[in-house]
Amino acid sequence: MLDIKLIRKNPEFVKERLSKRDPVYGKMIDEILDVDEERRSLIRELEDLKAEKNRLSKQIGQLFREGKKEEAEKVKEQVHGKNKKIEILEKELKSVEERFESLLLTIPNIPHETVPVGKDEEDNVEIRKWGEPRQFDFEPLPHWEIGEKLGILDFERGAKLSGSRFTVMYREAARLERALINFMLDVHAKEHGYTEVWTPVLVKPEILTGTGQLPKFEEDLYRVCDEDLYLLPTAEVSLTNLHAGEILSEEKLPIYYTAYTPCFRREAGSHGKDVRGILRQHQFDKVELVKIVKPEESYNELENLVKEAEKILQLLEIPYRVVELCTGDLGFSAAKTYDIEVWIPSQNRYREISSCSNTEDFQARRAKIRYRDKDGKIHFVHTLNGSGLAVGRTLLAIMENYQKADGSFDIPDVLKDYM
RNA sequence: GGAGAGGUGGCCGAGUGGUCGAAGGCGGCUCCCUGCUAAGGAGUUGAGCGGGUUUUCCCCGCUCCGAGGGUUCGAAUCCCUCCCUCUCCGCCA
Repeated sequence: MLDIKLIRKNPEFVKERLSKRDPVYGKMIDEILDVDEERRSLIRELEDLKAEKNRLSKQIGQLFREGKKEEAEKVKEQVHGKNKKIEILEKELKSVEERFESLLLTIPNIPHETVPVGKDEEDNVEIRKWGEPRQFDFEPLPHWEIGEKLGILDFERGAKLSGSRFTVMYREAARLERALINFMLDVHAKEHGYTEVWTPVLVKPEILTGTGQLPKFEEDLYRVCDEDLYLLPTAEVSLTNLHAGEILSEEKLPIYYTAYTPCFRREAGSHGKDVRGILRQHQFDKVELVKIVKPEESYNELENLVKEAEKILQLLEIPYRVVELCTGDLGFSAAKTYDIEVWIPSQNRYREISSCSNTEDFQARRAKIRYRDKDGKIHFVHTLNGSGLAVGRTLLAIMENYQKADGSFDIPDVLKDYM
C-alpha cells in the first residue's frame, strides 16, 4: 500500500513512477485523489458534529447532577438532531472509505529508481552468470522423460489423484525432494543466520491482504470451502505476517526467517504454459527467506538475500544467472526484484528458480509492521522475501544437469549426506 | 462438538453507565542524589486519523479497552452475533 500522504503531496512523481509499470495507473491516482478529497471533507464535517455532540452530552451529565432535569431534556433534543445528521454522514463516509481502501489496495508499489524501465520479461537485465552450462556428448533429455523412464515421476497418477499439474514422486525423486528441503534449511539457518520457522499453510484473508495477494489476485489462490481460509501460495505470506500489527523494538531488527512450506497456486491464466513436467505445478515445495529490516538497510539486505539464495546453486554446482526485473515485469508488491534463473539443458535456456524482492514499506503498511527507534519514534519496517529455493525446480535442474547417457542421473556431492 | 471462565496500553493488572485513554505496578525516557555500580527520590511515557501551524516543535478535535452490530443524550462498563485464549468433558493424528 502506498502512503496516501505521498500521493497527495506529490501525485506527479507517483504517476510518473507507476507509469513505468503500466500507463493505466495515472488514472487510478487521479481517482484516488478525488476520493481522498471527498473522504477528508466528510471527516471534517463529521468530526465537527461529533465534537459538538460530545460537548452537549457532557452538559447533560452536568445538568443532571445539578438537578436541572428540564434543561437537560432540552439539550437531549439538540443531541437527537445531531445524531440524525451524524448517522447520515457516517453512512456516506463508510461507502467513500470502502472505495478509497479498495483503490489504495489495488495500486502496486512504486519501482525503485534503479529498476530498468521495460515492458516485459524481454527487457530484464542480466546482472551476472555463474557456472558454465555443461557440454553433453549425447542429447540431454527433459526431466519428465528421465523421471518416467526411471519410474520416479508419475504424471498419470498425479492427474488421477488431483488433475493436471499434480505429480507423484517415488523413491530417489521423493527422497531427493526431502533431502533438498533439509539441505536448504540447514544452509540458511546454520550459515546465513536465519531463524527456522514452521508455519500453518492455511491462512486468513487479512493475512493475504497484508502481503498483497488479496484483494487483487484472488483467482491465483485456492480457497477452502465453508471456511474463510486460503492455502498458502508462498511462505512469504506467513513469515512476513508473523509480526503483523506489531510495533517491534529496534534491537529486534533485522529479523531473518526461513521456512519450508508447500505452496499452492491455481496458475489461472497460465494454461498451456509449461504443461509437461514439474516446472509449473499447483502444489510445490519451497524454502522461503524473509527479512524484516530497518529502511536504511533494505537495499543492502536485498543484495545479501540474493547471494544467500545463489549459494544453494553454487553448492549444488548448477549454472545460473541473476537478472534484474524491469518495471513491466515487476511483481505487485515489489519495489525491486532480482530473479535467479537456473540452467535447463533440455530447454537450452535459463528458467526462474528464485525471486528476491524488496517491498520497502509496501507490505509493512498493509500488515502494519512497525518499529520504535531509539528516540521512541515509530516507523514502518521494510520487508524482503526470496525463494531459497523452489525445491521442485531445483530437483528438475539436478535431474537434467546431472543426467547421464544411460538415462540415470548423479546426485550432487553436497547432498550425499542427506540422501 | 458440549459446559464454564476470560480477552483492557510495550508487559502485568484495576475498572459495571458521564469526572476514563483508562488506577496501580513493571519496563522505557528525563532530571536529582551518590567516587563508580547498586539502591533511592521527582517527573514523564499509547496508537491511528483529520485540522491549525506545516522540516522539526507544538496546539485543537475525532476514533480506538478482541471484531461487528444494538440500547442510551452518553458505553471499557448493559444487550446481541462472531472470533480467539484457558479449564473440564467428548472425539482424534
